[in-house]
Amino acid sequence: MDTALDRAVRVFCERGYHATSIGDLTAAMRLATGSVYKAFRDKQAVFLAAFERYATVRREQTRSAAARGANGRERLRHMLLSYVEHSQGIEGRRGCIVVGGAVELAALDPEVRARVNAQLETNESFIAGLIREGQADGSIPRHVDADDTARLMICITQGMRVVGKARLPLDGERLVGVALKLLA
Amino acid sequence: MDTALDRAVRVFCERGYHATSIGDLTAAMRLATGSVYKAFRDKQAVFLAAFERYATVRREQTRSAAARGANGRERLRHMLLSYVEHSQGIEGRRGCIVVGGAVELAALDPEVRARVNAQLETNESFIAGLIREGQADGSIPRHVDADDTARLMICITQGMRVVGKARLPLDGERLVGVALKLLA
DNA sequence: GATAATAGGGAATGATCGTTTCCGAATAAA
DNA sequence: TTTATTCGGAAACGATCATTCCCTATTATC
Repeated sequence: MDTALDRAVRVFCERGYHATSIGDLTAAMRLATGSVYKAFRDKQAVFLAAFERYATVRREQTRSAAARGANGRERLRHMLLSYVEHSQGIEGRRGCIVVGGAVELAALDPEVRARVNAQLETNESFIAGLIREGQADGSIPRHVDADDTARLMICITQGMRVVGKARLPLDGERLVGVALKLLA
Repeated sequence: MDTALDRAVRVFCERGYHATSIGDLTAAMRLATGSVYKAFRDKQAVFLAAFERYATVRREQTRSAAARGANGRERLRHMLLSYVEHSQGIEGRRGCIVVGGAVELAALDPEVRARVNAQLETNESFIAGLIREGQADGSIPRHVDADDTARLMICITQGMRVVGKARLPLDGERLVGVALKLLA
């Protein structure tokens, strides 16, 4: 059931993997323990399913945000604004399962680290693609190094999730206004 | 004993709070359980002490790195290079107790969130100070918004810790070369 | 020399954990 | 109508958890 998994996503985002018990999961998913273990092999399998669900949803949201721009630069700007929006306020405090996975599990669980890396690299490729698109349509200068800039922007996006989780305020227009200097 | 606490720092950085048991701590600190509870009220108190110890050491390292620069811009450049260095390779994989605290505990423990925020704001003030110093000595243009840029740079530094933990390679010269565009 | 205080250590304790097992109800098939 | 299968649920299980309690050795004081 997708709604049960969506609820699992939320609990893992908020509490992280280790601080979420099977009891927390069953309460959130509105299933009993036996049912969870019929649907998933173990707790790690629930986490991986939640991770993939979250990654899919966020990828859709990121692409939708980018689609609002008329050229490469604008598409990247909308994408970054969307990231800030997801990093602050109530949703920002809920956290990001990718960042949580990286910080909590990457050192302890190769499977999770592989998923985290795949997700980061997918995002990075998308950003680099937008930069190249901007260079093709003239909205971004050709001397901008797409790959290095994309790598730095990945750091910015993950960092915004950390800072947002700590509840420091993030002003989208101001932050993205500064960030776009990277495209000069 | 500072060396025991240093070892506690390392275990908390690598495994995080929840995945580190008292047994892991006693093994790392080379103390017995009773000794740990004689020195600290509870597990959270050990974490907070380790957090402050880590923050103190990192603040020193950051200031030392910045001191290598001859002007504001160069000082900031050295500071960022130092951050990249700490974010990649073996130390990068070990992780950062501040990022771990933000991601794992900020939602669950107001005390930890307060310490995380204090640390982030201290770093941010330091960066803003370097930017203002650069504006005073002419190495950074006056139109650069020190506060907004500092806030974005905090996101970059925390993000680098996340990306480094996930073991994506971070090239200091290339990343910082791009990042310094923020000072244009 | 005896007693008290201090320091360090490790087992015991009660609670919680993740996972397995078993139960009862509902549905499907013979 | 009977039997088998499926589904959802909750208790049981063994392990691990954080914390407390008790023991022993060493040092300090009288």
